[in-house]
Amino acid sequence: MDGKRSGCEEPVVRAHDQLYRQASPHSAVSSFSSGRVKRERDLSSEEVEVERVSSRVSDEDEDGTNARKKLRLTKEQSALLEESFKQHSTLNPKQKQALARQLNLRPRQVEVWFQNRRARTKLKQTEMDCEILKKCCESLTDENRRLQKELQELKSLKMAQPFYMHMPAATLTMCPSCERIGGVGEGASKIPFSMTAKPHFYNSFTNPSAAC
DNA sequence: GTACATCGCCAAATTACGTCA
DNA sequence: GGTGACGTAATTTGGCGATGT
Repeated sequence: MDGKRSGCEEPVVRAHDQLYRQASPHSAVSSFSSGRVKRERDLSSEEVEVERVSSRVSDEDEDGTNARKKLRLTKEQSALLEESFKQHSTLNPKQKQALARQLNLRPRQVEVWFQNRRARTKLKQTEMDCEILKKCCESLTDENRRLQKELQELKSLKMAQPFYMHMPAATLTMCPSCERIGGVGEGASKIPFSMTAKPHFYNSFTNPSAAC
């Protein structure tokens, strides 16, 4: 906690005096920023009425204390909100009003639900993207390891068989299946693997298994 | 045309409550 | 029953475009 606000200290607002809730001691500075004031001012009389009649959102405890209570949406409410979210992830004022009336919630609650829902969706997407990137990274690491090994083999081959030095590099190629150098030996008597056709590059993102 | 104020909405960060293991 | 982790409702803050003056 940062001391800005605490559930015990901040009086829970009631529908009709929400207009002035920002005057709470812990948000006095920000409370008069244009954003917050206008936020409350924009409640139409109809909205305020909806808030008044909402049975699920009583801000006052049975014993009369003003502790902030957190609403738990019912399954039906959540389902309807989810359904609505599938159709459109943002709401225009009319949709918000209608949904709020239908769910017996305050329009503000519907709005908040959609905001949080969008945030959750984004978070989930980010996590998925992260996973994909991780896999790509692993794939590239493997590919890099393989290429390093291949390079090492080529180097040692070069040392062992100076004959290679007399061949233009472009005439050397690698068998895609066995990963061995072509261009010499019995199978390559006339036409070595055609390196000139095209370089041997594979995209490990789109086809990781294609890397020979 | 432009500078300014206000509004309305949103994203991001954070807080805090309810639930469950 | 107490506790920590987790999910999520609610709040705060700040940015931005639209609109009116």
